[in-house]
Amino acid sequence: MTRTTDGAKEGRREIKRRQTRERIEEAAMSLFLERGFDATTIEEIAERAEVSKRSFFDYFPSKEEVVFAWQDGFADHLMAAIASRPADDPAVKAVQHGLVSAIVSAADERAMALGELIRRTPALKARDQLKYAKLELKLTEALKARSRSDEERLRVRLLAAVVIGALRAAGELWSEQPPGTSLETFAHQFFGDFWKTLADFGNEGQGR
Amino acid sequence: MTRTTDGAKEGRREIKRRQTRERIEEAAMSLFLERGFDATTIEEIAERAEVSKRSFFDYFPSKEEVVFAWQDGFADHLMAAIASRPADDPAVKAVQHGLVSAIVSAADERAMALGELIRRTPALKARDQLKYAKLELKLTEALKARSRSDEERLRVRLLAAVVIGALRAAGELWSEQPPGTSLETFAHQFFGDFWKTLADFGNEGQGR
DNA sequence: TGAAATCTTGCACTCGGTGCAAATATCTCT
DNA sequence: AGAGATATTTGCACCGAGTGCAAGATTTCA
Repeated sequence: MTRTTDGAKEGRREIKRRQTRERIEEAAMSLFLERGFDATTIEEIAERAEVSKRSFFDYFPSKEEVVFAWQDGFADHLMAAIASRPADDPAVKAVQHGLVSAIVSAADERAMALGELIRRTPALKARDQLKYAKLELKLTEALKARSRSDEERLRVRLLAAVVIGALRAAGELWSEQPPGTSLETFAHQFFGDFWKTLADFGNEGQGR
Repeated sequence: MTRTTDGAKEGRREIKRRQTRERIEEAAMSLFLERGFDATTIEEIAERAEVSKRSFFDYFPSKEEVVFAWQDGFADHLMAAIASRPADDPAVKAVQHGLVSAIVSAADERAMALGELIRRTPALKARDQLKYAKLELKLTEALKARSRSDEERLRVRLLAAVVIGALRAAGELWSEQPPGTSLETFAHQFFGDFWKTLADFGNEGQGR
């Protein structure tokens, strides 16, 4: 077993495989952004990435998955950030912290362009919503791991649902924001309003 | 222009068209439930509905749309129910009323089977999530129409997001419920818990 | 080096979906 | 009723996504 300088056991095979995957991703993304998702065929992607059409499917199960593959990182980051909070921190705060952290670290040039692409491609919109559902599921898991009492299950489930709902709304709001706004400022301000509004809803919904 | 007894101007054309549409829907649903969504081809649907494959696409833009077509009714019902509430009713209460009303009227045998089908068909899950997004959009509209002040926009947007989040969570909860439970009871109880929990979240998120 | 494991490719095929033009049914008007 | 306009249905040829398979190329490791 050959070893690379940094000690990782990465043979020629996994190197080439990783590079090929990156080439495909790069090719696909640039084509999608150039001429749109629907107007790009897999054969064009394969050609630009210098692989066969058949090999494309060795790396990605579908055209859509290329767009969403990178987003696994967001969920992982979120989970880690939540897990890193002290156990006696209220769940609500832990979620807020985790989300802001994950959002800030994920929001770059490419992500914005991606968002635009998704927003204007119906086929991707559906898949995008599924992403939120998966995120909600993972968030629920992460929160369950923190909660001591077992009866908190429902609360935790609801917190995840509500917060992911807020995330979607925030995403829309953000995309309507004048450019130049600081994402971090926006996020903090949003959460400030959010909890306040939530308390109002809760009170109105109960007795009044 | 021929007129039918009830005065509606429905000629042979629209009658046949409506019947054909129903036949296709019926054929598709029964096949989906029999052998699953993926294992059913459009040609099989067309055959059972006694139309050509090409005609199928004259009635539905895609295989998936057959499954989700009927659900437009839910959104319409919800909108109507909300609009029918007195204008000085708090938005929160109007939404609760509208949702319970729409849910109760939509939940029948067929809807349950549909839910099951969607739950076990990945391709449909994504599309299902999109349905919630659309619902959220419509709900936002309906609420905007009620709100006087213009600054309530954000609140309204958030209420829609949060409530639809809750709806998804409630749906999951309901499908885990022991059979025989009354849907109406469940819904009311759920909302009771929900507003209370929301208030807690709001308070925890703010001060502390 | 040579055999085993893995990766890539081409090929043939299925299915969802669209465009088009010919055939068929319905409507309207006299 | 019947001619002609209008709408519907169908067949056909076609495209692109995605899969299974088997042959060929590459890498690994003994």
